[in-house]
Order: sequence, then C-alpha cells, then structure tokens
Amino acid sequence: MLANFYEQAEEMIRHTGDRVTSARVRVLGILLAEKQAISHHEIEEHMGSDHTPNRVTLYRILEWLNKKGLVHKVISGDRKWRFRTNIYTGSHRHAHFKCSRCTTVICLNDVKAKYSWPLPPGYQSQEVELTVKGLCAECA
Amino acid sequence: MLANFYEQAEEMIRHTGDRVTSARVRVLGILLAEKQAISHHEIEEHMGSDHTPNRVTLYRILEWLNKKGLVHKVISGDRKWRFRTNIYTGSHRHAHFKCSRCTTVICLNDVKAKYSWPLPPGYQSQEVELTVKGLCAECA
DNA sequence: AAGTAAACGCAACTAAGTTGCGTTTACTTT
DNA sequence: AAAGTAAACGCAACTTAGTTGCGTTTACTT
Repeated sequence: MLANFYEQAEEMIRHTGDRVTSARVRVLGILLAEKQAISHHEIEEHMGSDHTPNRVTLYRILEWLNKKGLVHKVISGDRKWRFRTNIYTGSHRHAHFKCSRCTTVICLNDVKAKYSWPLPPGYQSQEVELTVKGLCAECA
Repeated sequence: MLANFYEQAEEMIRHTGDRVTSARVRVLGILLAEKQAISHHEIEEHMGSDHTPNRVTLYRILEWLNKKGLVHKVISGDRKWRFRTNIYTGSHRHAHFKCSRCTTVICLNDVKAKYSWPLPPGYQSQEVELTVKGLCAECA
C-alpha cells in the first residue's frame, strides 16, 4: 500500500528536475498516504525511528516540497506548521478545521468555492490560511 | 488623545469585575488606540521602555484580556499571535490581510458576513482564524 | 570511475511562549 | 485610615518550533 505512495512520490520528485533523495521520497510518500495536514513531529513519528532524517533536514525537505508546489503549509493556533500534499486540492485556497478537544485537523475542501474576498482596492491575494476551530463530531 | 483610550480601557477593565492594574489599563489602551492587530513585541514598543511590564506579565495580561472577551487573538504565518480589541468588530469571526512585503496586517471586516462554512455534520464552529496573504495596495 | 554541487547531519542559536515561586499591590474588612 | 489577603506581578529557568553555519556525504554528471 505505502509502496505505491513511495513510487508516486519518487515520480513527482523526479519530475521537478531536482535530486531524488530517499528522505524526500519517504517524506512525500508519507504525506501522500496521509489525508490530513500533519506536523513536522507527526511526520517523524511515521518514519521508523531508525531512519528518521535529521530534524533540520526534515524542515528543509518540507520547505523544498512547498517551494516546488508539491505541498502546502498551514498554520494553526498551536503555532505549528502542518503540511499537506497539493495533489487532491490543486489550490492553496482551502480551509482547515481543528477540534479544540482532540486537536485533530481536517481539511474543509468545500470552502474552496467561497473565496471571493472583498479585498480593498489595489490589494492582491496570494494565499489564504484559514482555521476554523471548534468541536468535531466525536467531541461535540 | 491617548488619554481617552486609557480612560476607556480603565472603564472596560473595571466592568469585568477583576482588578484594575496600571499594566492592564496601559496594554488595553494601546490596543484601543491601535486599529490593527499587533504583536506582543509591538505592544512593548508602544510602551515607554521605562515602564514596560515584564514579558511574562504582558503575556498574562493579553491572555486575560482575551478570556474576558475584550480582545481576540489572531495567528498568522510568522507564528506570532497578534491582538486586537473586539470593540469595533463584536465578533471573533473576521479575517485579516497580511502583506507579504511590508508585513502590515489589516482587518477585513466585510468578510464577516460570509461565514456560512459547510462543516461536516455534527461539527461545531467556535472560532475562525483566517489570514489572507498577498500584496497590499502600496506594495503591489 | 572521478568530479561536483546539492543534500545532509551536527551543533549551536533564536524567538515565542510557559511554569514555578517568591514579592508586590489593588481591593476588602474592620 | 490600617491591616489582611488573594490576585497580579517580576524574575529566572525552561520548552518548543524553527533557523544558521559549516564540514561531510551522496545523487547525478562526464
């Protein structure tokens, strides 16, 4: 199962023209398998503690994936960046829901259609970071 | 000018029933005078370096103001909390715009009306944190 | 197979925010 | 007005996310 994601990840990374390293493949593979936006720390947990890349390397890989458009970053109330592949969304413009009790984060893809913000004249929107906080179905 | 804000701040704080301390009055006064959401650090700069309260105290005051509903917190991409009085908005549900070049933050009050998020069944929304990032009129 | 620049790992650092605890102070009681 | 008290405060030490510099390794090129 996961192997498929690794293959896909390798393909995507090769396609960027930059180097295909095992760490990049594994990180992107994990993010492809995961449907949620997950944190740096959660990614580390998904890799066997044996061959987890160095913390700094992981940050650099995530930053690189973001720069290449394979992944996007979401900030939420706990001051942590979370990462999610762009493959299912195709756009940066969508929201996340974070349960204040169980802290699970889900993506609110439906919101995408609603982004017609009335920005002041002359303003240009590049990216939208949104977190709706509340209680999920299980915790409500 | 600022004196008016301090008076108003004192009135608001007294109204909570909790203690009226000079630090609370000054912090809230600054936030009332400021139209933007500003960071902890920016608040410190607004106070004379002479009588700035301790960093920890400032955090605690801001947390208290938030708990009392006089202020709300906004997170944005730089992982910093920013604070803004609720007096002009009356609701937590509004967005902020942050210019990626000059880093100025403004409030997008008009967005308020648009919050009819299609949350999954059973989910309850408590708070919305949204930052639209892009270029403001001067930097575009 | 050798060369090279891009990735990586390590150590040390920064910056935001938190915790514990002893001291001060706004308010209450007398 | 003076004394008592719990809430605020200040200090020091800590935590956690993320960054920087630099020497070493490795994916790709020739």
